[in-house]
Amino acid sequence: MEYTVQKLASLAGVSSRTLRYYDEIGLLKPARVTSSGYRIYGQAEVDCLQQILFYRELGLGLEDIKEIITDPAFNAQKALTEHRKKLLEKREQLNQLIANVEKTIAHSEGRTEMSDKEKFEGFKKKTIDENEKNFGEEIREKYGSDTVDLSNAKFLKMTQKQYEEVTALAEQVTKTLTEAMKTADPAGELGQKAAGLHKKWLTYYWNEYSKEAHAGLARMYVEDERFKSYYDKGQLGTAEFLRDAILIYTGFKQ
Amino acid sequence: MEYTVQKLASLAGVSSRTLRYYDEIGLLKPARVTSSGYRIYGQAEVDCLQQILFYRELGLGLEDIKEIITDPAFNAQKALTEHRKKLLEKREQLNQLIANVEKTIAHSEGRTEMSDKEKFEGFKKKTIDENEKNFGEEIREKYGSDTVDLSNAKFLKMTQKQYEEVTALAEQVTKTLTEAMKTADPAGELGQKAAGLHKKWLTYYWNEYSKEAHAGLARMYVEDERFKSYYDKGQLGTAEFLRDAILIYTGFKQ
DNA sequence: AATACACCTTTACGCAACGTCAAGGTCAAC
DNA sequence: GTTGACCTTGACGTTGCGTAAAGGTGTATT
Repeated sequence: MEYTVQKLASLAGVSSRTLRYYDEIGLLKPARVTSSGYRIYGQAEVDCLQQILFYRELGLGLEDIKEIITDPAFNAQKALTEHRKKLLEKREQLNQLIANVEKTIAHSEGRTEMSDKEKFEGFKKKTIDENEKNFGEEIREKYGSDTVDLSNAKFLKMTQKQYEEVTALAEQVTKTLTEAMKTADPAGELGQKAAGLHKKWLTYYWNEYSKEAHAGLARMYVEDERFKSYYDKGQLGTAEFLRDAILIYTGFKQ
Repeated sequence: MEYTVQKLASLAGVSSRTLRYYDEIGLLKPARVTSSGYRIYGQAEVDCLQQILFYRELGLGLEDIKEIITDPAFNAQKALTEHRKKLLEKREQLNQLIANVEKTIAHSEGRTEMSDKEKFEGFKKKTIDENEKNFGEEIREKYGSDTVDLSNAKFLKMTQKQYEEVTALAEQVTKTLTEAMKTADPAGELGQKAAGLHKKWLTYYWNEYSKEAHAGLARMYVEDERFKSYYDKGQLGTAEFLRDAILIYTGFKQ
């Protein structure tokens, strides 16, 4: 397949000026140029552009990118794995930021106090590095460096004590839920307490909590027999009740 | 607490030049200036700078930020919620990109084929907007604009047909799992097929798939009675088998 | 009282990664 | 042969600072 500037540009979601600029700085030359001076890109250029955009997304400068992809010892395979790792780190940073925003919202609602120092957490990448320092090494030794990431660390660090906690929590959820069912009001205090406990329980297993995922799970509890039957074991309609409580808790329903 | 440029800069993790620049463009003026011309920042400025950095992290231009925070009708609460939404969208995009990288890795290993168009998925922000255009309005009408987000849309758009698909898929998972159990090898073809189907099934409920979350769920199946009992209903040890297959599938175990 | 030294100031040019005209050539179709 | 959607090469503008340059300030120590 052959592409003109515009064609390739719209395919990749960049401007034609960008492609001309990349040509200008020698980052991405067209496969050939017609007698009238038109730039024509081929398959190899498509793949190369993809690589470039990957690196650009990571915040690398174009000069650095050029060095990387023109390196004769450049290993595309390895670069991609490296890539993926960095993206995961970036997502982790984003999660920190989201947590920070949520904390700030809570703060502005007057629920919690924040020190000046806390207010800037999540902006500094340091936090991730520190985490790595704390957990990374020992696990790396055990399992090899490739399989290590923060989520992993979270699970492997789950001690016997935490296991007991999570079991107790699961019991508490069921108990609160039974009580709440009597009120028949998922928006009520007990219903919301059950939803909150359920969230707490979830965070033992998920490394990123999001309201969306929580709400999605709640719906799954009703939609899917395998979950529904568990919750409805005690009393019919419990799965629906829990779903409604969580949907209200997460703000997807009032 | 009062801060000089340097003090505030190092507190917030920016340069003093940045603070001077923000002063210059009228984005963040110091609380007062000493007789010798030193800039002195107070509590209000600390909070304001935090706001500015939040918006900056989103990629908003300083002019836009200025408009937002100097707007007399500026509602911090609402802005923060808006904020959070954008961050979640950004994370969604990141997830797309990560999926893309993984696909590319698979592609370069010769496992799958990728079209040129697929190669650039996740780079374009447009996709989100288009999604909004397609699904946003009708749902917004039904539920009010605040509760709308993509995950929501995803669920609500689940048609009868999709519901049948997901049910069929669940059945397939169980069936494949039963077959796979006979081989007693979670790393084998059938075991991996079951894990793959399980992933496919999951994506109907989760709006962001990640290997970490998938692996976490797998562990949950074994750790928690309510899930374990469902899977072990047919044959004892099925939950463990599925967990192992998924852990291998997601690369957390070989 | 002088000196050192870490802070602060303004002014000003530099940079990346394009956006945005301007002025003009090309290509396929009608 | 002319219309209109493409392409070309300049060249200057923009954003968000970095980075000197040249000089004033605050305070501790000699």
